[in-house]
Amino acid sequence: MREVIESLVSQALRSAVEGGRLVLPELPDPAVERPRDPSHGDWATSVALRSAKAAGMNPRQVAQILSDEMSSHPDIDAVEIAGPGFINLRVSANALQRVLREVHERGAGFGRIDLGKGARVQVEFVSANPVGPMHVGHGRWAALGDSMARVLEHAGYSVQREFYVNDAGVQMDTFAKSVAARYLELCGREVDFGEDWYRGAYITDIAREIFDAEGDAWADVASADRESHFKETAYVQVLEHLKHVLHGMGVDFDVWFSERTLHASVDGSSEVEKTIEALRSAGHIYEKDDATWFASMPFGDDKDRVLKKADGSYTYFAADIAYHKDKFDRGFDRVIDIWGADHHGYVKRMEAAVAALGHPGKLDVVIGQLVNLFRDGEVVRMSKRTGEMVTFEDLLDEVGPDAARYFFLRRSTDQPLDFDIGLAKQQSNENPVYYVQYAHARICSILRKAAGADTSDETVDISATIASLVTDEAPLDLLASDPELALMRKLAEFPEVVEVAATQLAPAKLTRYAEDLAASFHQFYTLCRVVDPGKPELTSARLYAADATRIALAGVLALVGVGAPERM
RNA sequence: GCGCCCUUAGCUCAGUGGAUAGAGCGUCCGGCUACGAACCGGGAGGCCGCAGGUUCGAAUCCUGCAGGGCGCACCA
Repeated sequence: MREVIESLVSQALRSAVEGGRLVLPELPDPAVERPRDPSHGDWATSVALRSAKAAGMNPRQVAQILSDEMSSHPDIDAVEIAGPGFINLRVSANALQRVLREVHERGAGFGRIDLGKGARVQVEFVSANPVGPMHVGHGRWAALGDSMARVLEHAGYSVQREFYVNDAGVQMDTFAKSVAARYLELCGREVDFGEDWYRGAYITDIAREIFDAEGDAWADVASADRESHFKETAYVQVLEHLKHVLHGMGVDFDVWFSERTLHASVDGSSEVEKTIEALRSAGHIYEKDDATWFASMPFGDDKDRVLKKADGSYTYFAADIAYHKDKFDRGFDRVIDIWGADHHGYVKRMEAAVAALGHPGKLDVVIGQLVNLFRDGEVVRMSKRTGEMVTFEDLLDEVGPDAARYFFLRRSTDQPLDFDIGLAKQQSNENPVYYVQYAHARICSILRKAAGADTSDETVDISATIASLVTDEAPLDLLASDPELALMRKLAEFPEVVEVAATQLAPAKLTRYAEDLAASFHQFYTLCRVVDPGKPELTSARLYAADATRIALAGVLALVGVGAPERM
């Protein structure tokens, strides 16, 4: 619809200029927008205001000329000049009714657009260290990344979800030492527990599993052997656990990428080394103070960065550059990283590295702010030192995946989120996830009612009956009252919401739209009796509209990653 | 000290140059002998942190200031 309006405005501009009624150095952008106030119509353009100065007239005069030039269009009922010089356009009821047909025709594909034109995009998210449970922030980034992937797919991109496993480095060693120490305790040995080791109860749980399975066989071997064995068994356990928890909220990754593969030697050198050599031959590497440096400042970083330390080992950043090189080597047109807010200081150097690798502008780093946990208004205190914390798994168990995912997406990404466990569990009008799901269940109930089914009997399959009731033969021109038009207008917005959410990488737009659509339906329901035995034609048309709303609600909830229940 | 993010109704937040700044919650009033009241309608409630600037027009862009959060390693 936007295209129709834009071309209408553009044509009016062109014909006014060509006819000499408007003198402009160049044709301005049609600048079509949806007015905030519905009484201003469906679409508006401020082009008259923008070009008044260049035309040497006052804005309302320009608007008058343009509206005179606007040819009549079957989808436009009215063209009005308002305020300081806006041109407001009203879409015809007929055009809105056609949206209902489109929804039924496209089904779950309603709102699918071709913004991405099949471009390959990778979304990397969560990437929690495999040395312990995920915290609540990881849960938010999981919801965010997965939903972003879903939206991008709906917008015509080919999307891959990836989890970067930091399975190399000192934290893994610390992890192994911690588990080994707890294991030795279980074997009855005295141990010195390191100051900076992991103290969470889960460490002991993992040690106990090993102890139960293998007894004290590892108690008297060299500590290096013990730790290396424990590192492998324990980290695989944690990784499986992460997969399990994420799967439980509907998040499944296509690729689990191991950091170790970047350090492994292939044909005499590792990916990390090859990456540094690639940067070196491009002139971005120098040696200083026995270390190897990446000249990142020319690419906008605050200072140059060390890749290979004086002791011969590589920095985390070096591996991360090799990782991003690998991503682009795999042929992605675009790479999106979702990082926690505590890593935002890292963005500039990563962007610099990607540019130096020859892929400027192809990396988008989305910074996900943290989550503050509340329970019925009280802050939930957590301490990493004592290992006392509410993990993401705890949260999922308590509030369920639907409420968790929905709440995580209700705030914009760059905004810290206050998550109230009590509220998320509450099945009341304060809980927006139920508001939306209720609208869906309500529609299903209406359809069951219309089918004349015994609504208490859940075993009877009435989908065939419903299908016969919801028919393209329905006289949609009967749908012309305000709540009916408002509902159809809201349905028509769905493809635009997908476009904005995909363009801005902002899945939070989806929950807002879902609530708006649910509200439009509830208003329609309150004012328009759907099933009315005395008015079979009107009933038929309204069932068609209700079912279209059901399809769209299920569609937007699917992008959020939340279920659309038929009963609740 | 430097960098990034944030500051909008009592609370939690939408609003990335347009018209009288919106929503939910809370509060007050009203609506079920009709399809799900987990719903709907209405009222009250705002120097959009402060001060300048840019322009036809600024919550939105620029500069400065104040307040809050997070970062500033040859750590990961």
